[in-house]
Amino acid sequence: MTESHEESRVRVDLTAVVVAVRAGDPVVLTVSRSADAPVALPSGPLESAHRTLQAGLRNWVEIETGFRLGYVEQLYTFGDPAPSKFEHSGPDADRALSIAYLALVSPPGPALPHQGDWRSWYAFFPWEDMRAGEPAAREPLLDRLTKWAARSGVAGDREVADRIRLAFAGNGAPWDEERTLERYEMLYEAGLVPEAFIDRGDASPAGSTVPGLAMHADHRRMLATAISRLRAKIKYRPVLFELMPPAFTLSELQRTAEALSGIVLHKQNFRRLIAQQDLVEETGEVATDTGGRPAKLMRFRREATLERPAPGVRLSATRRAGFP
Amino acid sequence: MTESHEESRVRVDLTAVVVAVRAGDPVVLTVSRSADAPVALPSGPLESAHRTLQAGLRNWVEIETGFRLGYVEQLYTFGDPAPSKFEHSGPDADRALSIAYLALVSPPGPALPHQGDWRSWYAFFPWEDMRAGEPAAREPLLDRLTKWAARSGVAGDREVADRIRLAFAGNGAPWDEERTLERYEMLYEAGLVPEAFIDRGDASPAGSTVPGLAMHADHRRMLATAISRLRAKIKYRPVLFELMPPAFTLSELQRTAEALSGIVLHKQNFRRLIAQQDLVEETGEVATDTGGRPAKLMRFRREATLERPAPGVRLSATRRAGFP
DNA sequence: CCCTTTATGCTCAGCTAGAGCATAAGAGGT
DNA sequence: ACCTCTTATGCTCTAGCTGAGCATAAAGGG
Repeated sequence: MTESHEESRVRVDLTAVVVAVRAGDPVVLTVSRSADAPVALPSGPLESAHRTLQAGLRNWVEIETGFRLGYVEQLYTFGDPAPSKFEHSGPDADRALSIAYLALVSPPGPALPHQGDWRSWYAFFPWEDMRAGEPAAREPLLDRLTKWAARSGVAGDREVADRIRLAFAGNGAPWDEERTLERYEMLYEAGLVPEAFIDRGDASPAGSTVPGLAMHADHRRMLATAISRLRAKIKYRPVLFELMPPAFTLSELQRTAEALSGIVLHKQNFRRLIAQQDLVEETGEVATDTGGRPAKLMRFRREATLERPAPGVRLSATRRAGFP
Repeated sequence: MTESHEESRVRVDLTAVVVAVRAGDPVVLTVSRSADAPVALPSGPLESAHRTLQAGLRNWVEIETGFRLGYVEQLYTFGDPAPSKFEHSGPDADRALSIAYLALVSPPGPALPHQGDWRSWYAFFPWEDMRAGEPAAREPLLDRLTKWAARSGVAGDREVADRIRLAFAGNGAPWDEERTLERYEMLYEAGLVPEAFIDRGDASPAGSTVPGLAMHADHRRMLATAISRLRAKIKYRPVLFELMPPAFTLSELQRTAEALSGIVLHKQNFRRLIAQQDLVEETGEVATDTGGRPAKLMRFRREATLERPAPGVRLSATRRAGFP
C-alpha cells in the first residue's frame, strides 16, 4: 500500500484535568498563560525524555503548578485540527494531538499549588450543578437549543430535538448527570459557547453565548469529558476515596459524591450502600465540628477492592418536589 | 517554562479492532503483513491528508482490507515505547503513538473483505470463553500465575496473589468477564505471553508461554482493551445491535451477547429484559430455520435510544452446577 | 431545660433479578 | 396421524435491592 508518502509527524500535547473536592465544591486545577486569555488546563508537549506518557504528564503538571499527582487515568485523545484556524498556512500545517488525562487528588492544602488556581468546575458548566435544584442556567439553554434545532432545519430535526430534550432533561425527561460531554458538544455545535466561534475564526457575537467560562483551545471539552467519566466511574469503582483525606465522616463522603455528580443524594440510603459494601471502617474517633451530633470518622478499606468484584458508590438521588 | 527544547514530533499510528459476530463467534479483522509473522490488526500512520483521526482510521482499514466501517469509537492511546527494542539507537529514537479504535460491523458477507481474515477473538484469548463451562486454559493459567507471584517475591505478594485470584476467578471468586484487559496485563507482566519476551528483546523460552495466539507488537493488548470495553458497554448502551443484521430473532441476539461476553445467559430472563426495555419490535415475519418452533423476527427500535436514558442489555448469567 | 442541627437506626412497599416449570409450534421419523 | 426432539415463548415465585420516610440520638447555643 502507499505507506509513508504523506506520513506526518505530529506534535503531541499532554493535558491534565486535575480534580479535587474542597469544601463541598469540585475544583479543577487551572493555569493562566497570559493576563486576559481564558484559563487553561496544565499541559505541555510530549518530549523525548519522557519515559511514558503518564510520566510526561506528571512532569508538566509539576512544572506548571508544582503539584505532584496521585491517581491518573487516560481520558481521550483529541486530534481533529481546528478547521480553519490555520487555513492560510496549508492543510493543517500545525496539527497537534492532545492526550487528556484525569487526575484525582485529595483536598489540596493551602500551601500548594505554587502556581495555578483551583476553580469550581461549575464555573465552566453552571448548568451541571443540580444540587440546589434547577440551576438558573438550564431552562434558557434548553430554549436556545430548541430554537437552534428548529432554525437550522437539519434533516431529522425531530430526532435532534429529542436528543436535546433527553440531554437537557426537557419536557419531563429525567436528568442524567453523566451526559456532561454530550451537553457541551450540543452547545458547541449550536454555536452557543465562545469556543465554537474561536475555532471557526469568527469573532464571538456579543451576548450570543450561554453563561459559563470558556477555556483555552478545547480544554473545556476535556473538562467535560473528565466530568462525564468521573460521574460514571464513581458508580462502579471506588475512585471517590482518591479524593478524600485519610479520615472522613460519611457526610463528608456524601458531600464529595454530591459535588461530583451535581445531584443531591438520599442520606440514609447513601450510608446504607456504603455500609453494605464494607468500603469503609471506623477509625474509632469522632468529628465534633459537624454542627450537630458528632460523626464517626471512617477510613477507606483498600482491601475491599480485593474482596468484591467492582465496588463503587451507587448513587440514589433524592427526588425533589416539582421535579418528576 | 522550558517549552519545546526537547519537544519531539512523533509518528502516530491508527489501529482498528474491527469486531463482528459470525455464526455465534466473535471475530476480529486481522491482516498478515508477512508470511510467518504474527497477525496484526489493520493499521497505518496518521497522514496529513486525514481530516480527522477517525477518517484516517477508516481510510487505512479500507486500504488494508477493503472494508467500510460503520460504528467506530476511540479506545485508548498507547504510547510507551517498548523498553529496550531500540536501545541501540538512542533513547526511543523511533517513538510512536498508537491510537486504537473499536469498530463494530454487522455480520460480514462472504464476499468481503478483499484482504484480511476474520478470526475468533478466542483464538487469542482462549481463557476468555466460558460459554462451554470452564475453559481448559483457565486452571493452568491460575496455577502458573500464582507460582510466578510466589516466586517473584514482590513486596505485597499477598495482594498480588489476591488480585490474581480475583481476576482469574480462583478459589471461589466469581468470574468477571469484563476484566479481560487486566487478565492479559497480568499474563504479560508474569512473562507468560510471547509479547513480553519480544518487547524485552529476549527469545521466547520454548514452552514457557500460555495457549493463545500472539499478535504483532501490542495489538493483542489492544484487542484485550476492546473486549473489556465492549463487554462493559453492551450492558448500558445498545451497541449490541450494531452487530446484528436488520432482522434477527431473540435467540440470535442472545447468542451475540453470549459470544461477546463469553458467558451463557438465562434465556427467559434475557428475553424479559429485552422486552421490558422496548428495544426491539416484531417485523411480523418468522424465521423457520431454528431447528424447532419458528422464531419471530425482530428489528431494533432506534427510537428507543431517545426514550429512556441509557438502554443497554443487562446480562443475567445462568449459573451452572459445580461453579458456585 | 428547650431548640436547632446533624448523625444514625430502622421500616415498608414496589420493583428487579435469578431460577425454573409449563406450553406451543415446527421438523423428521414410523 | 402420531411420537419425539428441538427451539420458542409465557408465566410464576422468591430473595434482595431501591427509593422514601419516620424515629431517635447526641452535640451546641440560648
